[in-house]
Amino acid sequence: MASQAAVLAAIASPRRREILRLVWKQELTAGAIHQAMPDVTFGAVSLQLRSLVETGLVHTRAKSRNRFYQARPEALGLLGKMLEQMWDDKLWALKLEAELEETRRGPKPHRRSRIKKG
Amino acid sequence: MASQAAVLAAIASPRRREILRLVWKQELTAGAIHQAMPDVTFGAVSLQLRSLVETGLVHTRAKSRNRFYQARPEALGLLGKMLEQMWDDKLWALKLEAELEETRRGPKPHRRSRIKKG
DNA sequence: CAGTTATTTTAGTTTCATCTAAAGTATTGC
DNA sequence: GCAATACTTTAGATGAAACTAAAATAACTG
Repeated sequence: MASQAAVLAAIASPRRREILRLVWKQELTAGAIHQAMPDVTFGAVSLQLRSLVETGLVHTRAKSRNRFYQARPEALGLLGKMLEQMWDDKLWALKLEAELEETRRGPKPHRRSRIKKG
Repeated sequence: MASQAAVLAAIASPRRREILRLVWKQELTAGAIHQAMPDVTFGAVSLQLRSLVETGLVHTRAKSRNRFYQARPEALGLLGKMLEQMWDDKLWALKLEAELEETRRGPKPHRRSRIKKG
């Protein structure tokens, strides 16, 4: 098993989180995973899969020409719960929307002065 | 509050984790934090502090010429618990040692063949 | 106000992760 | 064995994050 630090680094990447989400509840082939992320090449997906496997977050199994991948939620423990929330917590989605809305709505208050006094 | 993704990114960095550890239980000035990390410049530390404040993981307070920083563990929730473990779990320290030892001990087994069959 | 201390900010550089394109490997079907 | 499919690996390009050195700011001190 890879270090905790490596696990943190792994799930810090949005791309890898996306892959984890895809294979969280089901086994998918590398090809299927790639089809779900058409903005990158197959090679890129393959590299991310490799890194996920190396950190122990994903399991791989070869079957004929295909390679099947599936997440190992038990390797993530509490972090897994956190990711699940990130994925399907409607509340969170709403919060994010509000946040974006806020940043869209006009320029940030001008950052002129420092904190005034001690 | 910053997004979950931002929090993950923040704690994925060893440097920022180190800072968090330092200010986890006590308030420290920027200078004190820098002294504890002599391998980087003051400027570098200041930048990381800024990013930690912006993600909401650290609180800052000005007092005369100094700026005091302290972690906001409540902003991390479960992740905070995880970091605490990472810092003071003896078992974990041992695991890490073993890991390092292993990588020190000679070249990795040559990566020649693929997985044999499906 | 000039000088010192504490810290931040800027501008430029280095380092590192990720990506692409292309070549390589394994398995199947004719 | 040859072509096709499914995937991985390599080598090089690109961009973002982190760092450095130096300049800027702010608060206190005499």
